[in-house]
Amino acid sequence: MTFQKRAHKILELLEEFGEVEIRQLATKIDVSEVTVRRDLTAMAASGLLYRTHGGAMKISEVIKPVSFVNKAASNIKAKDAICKRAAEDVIDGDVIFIDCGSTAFRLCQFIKNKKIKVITNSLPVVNELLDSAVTINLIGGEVDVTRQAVHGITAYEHIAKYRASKAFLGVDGITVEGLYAGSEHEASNTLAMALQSDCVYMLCDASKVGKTSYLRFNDLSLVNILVTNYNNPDVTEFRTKGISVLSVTV
Amino acid sequence: MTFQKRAHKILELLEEFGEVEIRQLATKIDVSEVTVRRDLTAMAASGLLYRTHGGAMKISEVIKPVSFVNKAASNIKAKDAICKRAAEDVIDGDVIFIDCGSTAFRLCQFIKNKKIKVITNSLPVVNELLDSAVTINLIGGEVDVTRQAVHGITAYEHIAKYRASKAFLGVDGITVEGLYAGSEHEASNTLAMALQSDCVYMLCDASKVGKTSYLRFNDLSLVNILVTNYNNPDVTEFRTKGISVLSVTV
DNA sequence: TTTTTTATGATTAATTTTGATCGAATTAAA
DNA sequence: TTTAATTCGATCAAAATTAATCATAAAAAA
Repeated sequence: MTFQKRAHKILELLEEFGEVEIRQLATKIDVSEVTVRRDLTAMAASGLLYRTHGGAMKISEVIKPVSFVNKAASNIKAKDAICKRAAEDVIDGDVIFIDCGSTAFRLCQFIKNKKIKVITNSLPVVNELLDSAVTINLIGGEVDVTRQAVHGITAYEHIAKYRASKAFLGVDGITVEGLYAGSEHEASNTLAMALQSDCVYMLCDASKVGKTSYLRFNDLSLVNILVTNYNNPDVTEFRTKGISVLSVTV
Repeated sequence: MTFQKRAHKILELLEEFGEVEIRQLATKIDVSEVTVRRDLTAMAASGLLYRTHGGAMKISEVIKPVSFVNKAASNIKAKDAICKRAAEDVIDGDVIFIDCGSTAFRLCQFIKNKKIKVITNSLPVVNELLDSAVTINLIGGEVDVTRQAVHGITAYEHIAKYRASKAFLGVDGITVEGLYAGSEHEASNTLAMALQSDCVYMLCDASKVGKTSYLRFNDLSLVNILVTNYNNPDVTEFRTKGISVLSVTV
């Protein structure tokens, strides 16, 4: 029995059962377990199967970590912690802006039962708050399909008509030098909301703090309160710039 | 039972129940709780699930896919026939208003692949057209939760800023005497859209024609074209009033 | 034929996996 | 708030699996 014949047999069994054990294979093919192990190692190297402890699996049966991983998902805990803390400051009667973006979105779950007005340009936020106690004001304008949010001049003018007590915003990067966005549109919305709010909360998980991005759209003075899980000595730099920093632990 | 198999099983259970407890998993997979805990930790690190105290939760997608639903229950066949006929008049380059309401909603499926701009205050319409060829302009303002649409003064002003070649509207009732709506808000939106359009299409299934309702908000002159499955001799009355009537059969 | 290479099997040490235990941390309850 | 009950993370030990080493047998090359 040559290697090629064994490989063929193994692939057949794999196709049939989805997985195989070394013990079984050794008996079935009538070779030693050592040989089977060697075969599997070679086949795995060629990408014909996925090697597991004690056997092998069909490639398609395996959870491919890379394709499954939602990069942002790993930060969900941080984002939730940040938003939970931020939500504590929201009181009945507030009128608040909620930015689009994955961080600010997670604020929704914590404010669902408050008697407040929410002004937002984010469709997911609207969807999430539809069956809640809050009153929703949706900012109008052109819909950015990829971002699932409304942008553009009309949106900007719409925002300018309202006044809120608090704004919960996100950015792509924040340093002591200023605020960074990934696009003009994002920046324009975030800026407009900030300008129309008494108190600006910036929600940034650790991956955003100290990072720069495509466009520096404003200096740090726009921000009143930074909520973050970034627990590094240099948050004091933000404090010296007059920003209140709310540190949360994940 | 290898880690891969357990992971597979855990993800399945997670998909089904949304959350799982370590105790349950240990029993179900027949391994110790320690092992389950280790599995969950590993999977959480890869972003496959959201670790909680005592178990795990399904990771909610970063941005929950927007899913506004339109419970267009009655007369779907008639409404589809009407909208199919109306959609024939929509050509590339058009800018069109689409009203909220179950009838106008069904126009979406027929215009998805046209290169047009759609201005609407209906959340289900936006949702339906998100992954299509059309450019969407969402009218801003206060969100009417029950109607899943945007209403109010801001919405009215927003509409007034745009000009469209065609408007596809619905009403609660239409007679030779005029147009009837179920509420002030509906009427205000429908009227605003009509005033900003070169050609006004009224989409009415047979149950609406010849019926009156709560509020008569305008006379018939607002309408250019009536699309309906109402096949009754007295549609001629509409024609004598200067309305083109497009009759469809179901 | 002889030598060299390759494939296989046996043996053993290293690694991985699993389960148990215990103090620390977290959550729930009083 | 304090207290009690879980749950967690770390460490350790046992079992299983693997990788490495070596010896033998078969195949290929000289």
